[in-house]
Amino acid sequence: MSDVELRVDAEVLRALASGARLDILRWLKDPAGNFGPQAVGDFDVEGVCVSVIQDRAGMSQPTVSAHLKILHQAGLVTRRKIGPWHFYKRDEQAVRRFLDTLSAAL
Amino acid sequence: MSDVELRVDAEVLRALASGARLDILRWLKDPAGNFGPQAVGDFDVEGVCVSVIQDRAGMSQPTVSAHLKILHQAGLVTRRKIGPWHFYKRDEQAVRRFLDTLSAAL
DNA sequence: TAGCTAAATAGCGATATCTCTATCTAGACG
DNA sequence: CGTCTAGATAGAGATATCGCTATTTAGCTA
Repeated sequence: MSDVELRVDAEVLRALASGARLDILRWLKDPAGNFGPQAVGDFDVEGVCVSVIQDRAGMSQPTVSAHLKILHQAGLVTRRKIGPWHFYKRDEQAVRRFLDTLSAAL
Repeated sequence: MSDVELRVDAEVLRALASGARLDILRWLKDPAGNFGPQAVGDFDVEGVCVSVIQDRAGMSQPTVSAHLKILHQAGLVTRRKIGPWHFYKRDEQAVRRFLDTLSAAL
């Protein structure tokens, strides 16, 4: 385990050190089961748009947007812009990779 | 994965969301390889005492003590008091348990 | 173009975290 | 008992984080 990888992990760990972001990341694992219906876009194709996540989280739009930005910067979710909507989706491969490197590093 | 377990994990994640604590926890994986000689106590039996960790970390004694407290409260290290020395040791079982529940929860 | 909607950014106050110095507590020992 | 050492605790200053409201940006549509 190199120090470089560890530093990457440290950023991801900081991203996960928040109940709100932990919740969002878990909800994104099963969008259909965790979010209300989405007028535009398919949960499993495009992802979940911000306002839908906001409704579930019960936080202001800017706060949700900030959490999503942190999750995105940590590489845990992908972002896809379609028209005026921004769809966020778990990056399952990245999550798995993080868990694997953490298991090796810790 | 219950919410209770997730909350426990959240505390551990906060404990790990610090480069200094991540370093200390890694160093404790191989005390002989990462720390200078210890006058009193066996690394693999009693653990590593605070002043030895302090020398490696290059931080003040109270700061190191605070980090160790957080790691201990998160359940990642055990503490053993012998005379005037406090020995800290990785709780390998707890670390593994955390990684397993995180893998299941995330 | 004007107006509407979705989401990001700016900026702010409250709280938490990180590190330090100073002090306190506890044990060892003359 | 006084003194030394090991480490915890208290308290302060600097920075980071969290949540908010207000505003800006970008896309859509009449």
